[in-house]
Amino acid sequence: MPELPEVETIRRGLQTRIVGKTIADIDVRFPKTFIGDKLKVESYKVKSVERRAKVLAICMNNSYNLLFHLKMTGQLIWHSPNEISKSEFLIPASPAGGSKQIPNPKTKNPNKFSNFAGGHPDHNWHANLPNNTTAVIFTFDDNSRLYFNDLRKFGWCKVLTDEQLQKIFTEEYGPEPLDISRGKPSEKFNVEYLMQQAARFPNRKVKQFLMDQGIIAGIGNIYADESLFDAKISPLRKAKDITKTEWQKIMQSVKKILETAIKYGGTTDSDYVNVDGEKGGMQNHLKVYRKAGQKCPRCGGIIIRIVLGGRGTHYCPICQQ
DNA sequence: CCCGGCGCCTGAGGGC
DNA sequence: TGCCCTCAGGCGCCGG
Repeated sequence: MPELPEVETIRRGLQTRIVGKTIADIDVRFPKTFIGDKLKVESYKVKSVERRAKVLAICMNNSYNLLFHLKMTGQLIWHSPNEISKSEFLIPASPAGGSKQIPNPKTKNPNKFSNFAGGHPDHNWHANLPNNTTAVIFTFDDNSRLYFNDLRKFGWCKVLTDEQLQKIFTEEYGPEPLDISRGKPSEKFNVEYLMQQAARFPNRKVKQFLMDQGIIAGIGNIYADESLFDAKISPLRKAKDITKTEWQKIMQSVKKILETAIKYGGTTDSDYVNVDGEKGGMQNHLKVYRKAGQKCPRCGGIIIRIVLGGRGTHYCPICQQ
């Protein structure tokens, strides 16, 4: 599930690949996924790629933007014209006139066409695309393509004006926890801010507090659990019971965990890949997320899993107080 | 204000 | 081998 580090990794990948290119065509395969008028952006040039919280914006040179939310299983994978010719060689185009048939090599031809042309399951650079999860295909003027895949179909892409985008960026999300990207400056993410927000929601549990996008931008289930483990704070603590010293520690832990995750290219739990279709590496450095029953790497206690706000929550009941 | 539950989706995994 | 059930989870929404 792409959180701040995963979306930031994708942003950096797209930045170097699509800025300056013109969107020649948008092929919408899941109508519910694409909201708005594609004609507002077709034939216009990409000016920049920005991130705010967990959303990613492709900004065009005509004051329109494409805003993406990847939700659980969204992917944005870029293919060079060279990769596309390979892909079209592997998957013949649909028969003339029949454009709705989507090739599904996994089920129809499990052995003949591997999803991993290189034969290495960890590196699907040459994954056959589009596949049956491909929601939208963007084709650029140099014939490179951007595939928006989404297995669970929770994600979306919206066409927005600059004004609409700025309104969302400023009103829906709290401060960015890291001083990176073109996100909102992070000066606001400090102890005074956290304590002021804690006073607004005194009885909320600290994990729910950290995951509220209106309070802090970009933290999801994985990094909330990992940050609280690093800070030695129980996810069940109420906001009003957390001391200034503890908020300081939480703030530092959030920054440290998110920076580490970006360094490793994000966490691949199930579907996350970068724009080249490569998995992240942070899953090998997680301490508590999805590790119920295992020993706490800090105190040797046993990590437990509870449900908090409907979400799986993992922590060490011994050293997280 | 806080919490639980549902809906949106589909593949994985367990039980039989 | 296969069918059925449950579950995961970001997030909006609704009701208690």
